[in-house]
Amino acid sequence: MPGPTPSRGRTGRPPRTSRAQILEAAWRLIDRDGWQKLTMRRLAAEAGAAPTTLYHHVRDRDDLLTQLLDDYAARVPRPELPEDPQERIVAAATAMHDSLAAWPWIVEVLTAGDFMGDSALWMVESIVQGAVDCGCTPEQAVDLYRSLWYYTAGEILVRAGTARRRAEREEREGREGNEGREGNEGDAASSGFSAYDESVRRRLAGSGLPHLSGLADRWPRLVTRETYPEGLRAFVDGLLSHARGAARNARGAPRNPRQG
Amino acid sequence: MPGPTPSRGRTGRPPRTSRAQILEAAWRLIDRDGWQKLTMRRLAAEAGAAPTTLYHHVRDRDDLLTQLLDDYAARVPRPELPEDPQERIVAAATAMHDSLAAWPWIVEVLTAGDFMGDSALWMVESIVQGAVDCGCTPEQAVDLYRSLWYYTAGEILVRAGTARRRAEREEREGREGNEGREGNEGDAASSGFSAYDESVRRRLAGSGLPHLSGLADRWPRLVTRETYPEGLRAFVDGLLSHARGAARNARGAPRNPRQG
DNA sequence: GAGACTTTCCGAACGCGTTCGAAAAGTAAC
DNA sequence: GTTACTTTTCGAACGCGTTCGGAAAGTCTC
Repeated sequence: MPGPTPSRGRTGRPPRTSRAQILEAAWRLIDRDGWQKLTMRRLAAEAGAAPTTLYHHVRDRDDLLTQLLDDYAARVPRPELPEDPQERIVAAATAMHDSLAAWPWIVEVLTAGDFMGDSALWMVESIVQGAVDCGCTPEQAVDLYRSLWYYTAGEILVRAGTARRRAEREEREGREGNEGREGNEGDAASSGFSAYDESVRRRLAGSGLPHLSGLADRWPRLVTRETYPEGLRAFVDGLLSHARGAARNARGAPRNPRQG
Repeated sequence: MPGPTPSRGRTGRPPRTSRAQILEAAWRLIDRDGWQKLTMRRLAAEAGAAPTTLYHHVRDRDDLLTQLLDDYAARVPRPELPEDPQERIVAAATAMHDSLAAWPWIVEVLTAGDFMGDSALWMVESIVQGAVDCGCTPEQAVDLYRSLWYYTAGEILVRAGTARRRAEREEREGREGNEGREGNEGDAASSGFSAYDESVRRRLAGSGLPHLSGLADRWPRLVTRETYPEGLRAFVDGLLSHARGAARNARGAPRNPRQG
C-alpha cells in the first residue's frame, strides 16, 4: 500500500498503477455500466492492470468500496447548519441519511465502520456538539450520536435491501413467462401490487394475529412510507429528554423520569 | 421447490433429498465447524448430495439462511409480555433484538425482508398492538414499528459488522509478525487498545473538530458501550409523544408540539 | 557492468455461488 | 415391454474475490 505520489529518487520497480487511477477507473466503470458490474476483474481491465495487481493498492473489495464512499462524501457540499442545537442535530443526521441513501450499493459497505471516513466526520462532530449544547454530558452525546447512527444505518440498509430484493424478484418474474400478459394474478397486478405483495397479504391475513390481519390489505402501502424525518425528530426528542432526566436524577432525588 | 412430504403415488423421479434434511445438515455443520464454514458446497457434502442439487430445494443461499433464521426463531420461547402497552412495546422490541443478536451471521440475512418469518410475526403484532393501545392510529402504529425495526436492525448490523471487522483485523495482525511480542505498539496494546484503535485516536485527535478531538482518547470505550435498552426507551417515548401531538393537531388547533 | 536490494506486477490456482443442459429414475398410458 | 411424461439429480462450466510465489524493473553499492 504505497503512497499516492510516485516520488522519484525511490528504490524498487516504479509503479504503473496508483490508487487514484484505480478509483478513477472505478467511477468510470460505475458511470458506464452500473455499480453491479464493479468487480475486481472488470475494474482491473478498466484500469489496464492484472486483477491481482489491484491488491497492492487496496486491501480488498470492501476497502475499495469504503474509499469510494469517502471519495463521494468528500464531494458532498457541506450544508450550513442551523444555530439551534436540536435543529443542528436533526440537520446533521439528515445530511448523513441523504448522502448515504443515494448509494444503492451502500449495503455492502455500511456495516464496516463505526462512522464514515474523514470526509464525513463533520457530521459526527455536529451531532455531538448539538447534544452537548443541549446539556448532555460527553458520554450522553456520543450515545445519542450512536443511537441516531443505528437508526439511520438501519433505515438505509433495510430499505436498500428491500429494494434490491424487489428488483431481483421482478427481474426473475419478468424473465420466466407472462410477459405482456395480464390478469394472470387477478386484479393484484392491475392495482400496482406484485404477486409477492399478494402472498404477504395472505400470510398476514391468515396469521391469526388480530392487528396484522386487519392491516393485511394496506400493508404494502404502509411499509413503503417514507418516515425517516418524523422518526428522527421523535428519536432526538426522546433521547434529549431522557438525557435531561438522567441529569436531574444524578443531581437530585432518584426519581424515575418515566411518566407512566 | 417441492413440498416437504414425498407423498407417494406421485410421478417423477423420487426425491432423495428434502428441505428438512438440508436444514438439518446445515445446523449440524454450523454446530460442528462454525457458521463461517457454511458454504453451499460443504453443505451439499454434509447432506450427501451434489452442490447443484441443493438448488432444487432452496432458491439460493440467502433463501437458505432466511429459512434457518425462521427455523431458529420458531424455537425461541415466546416470553410473557407485560400488560402496560408501552412496556409491551419495549419488551417485544427487546425480544426481537435479543433473538437476532445471538446470530453472528445475521448480517447477510437481515436486510432481506421487512420483518422476519412467520415464527416471529407475534413480535410485530405485539408492537403494533401496544402502539394502538397507546392511542396511535393504525398508520402511526405501523410507522412506530418500522422505526423501532430500523433502530434495532441498525444496531445489530453495525455492531455485528464492527465485531466481524475487528476479528478479521486481529487475525490478520496476529498472522503477520509480532506474536508474543509486546511493547511494539507502545502502551496501546498493554492497555487493551489495538493498533487500529490507536490509529482512530490519532485520526480524531488531528481532525480539527473540537468535540471529537477532546473525546479521542475515550473513543474506543465510548463506542463499544451497550446502550440499546436506553435508546429503545427513549425512542418509544419520543414516538408516542409525537403521535399524541399529531393526534392533538388533527383534532384541534395546529399547534407545534415541539417544546423548543 | 555485476550483483544486492526493493518494490511492483502478474499468472496460476483455490474455493465460492450459481446456471444450464443432460442424465437418471420413477409413474401412467397403451 | 415400449413410449411418453414428470421430477430429481448432477457434471461441466462461468465469473467471482482472493492468496501465493515468483518474474520484472527499477535504484544503490561496488
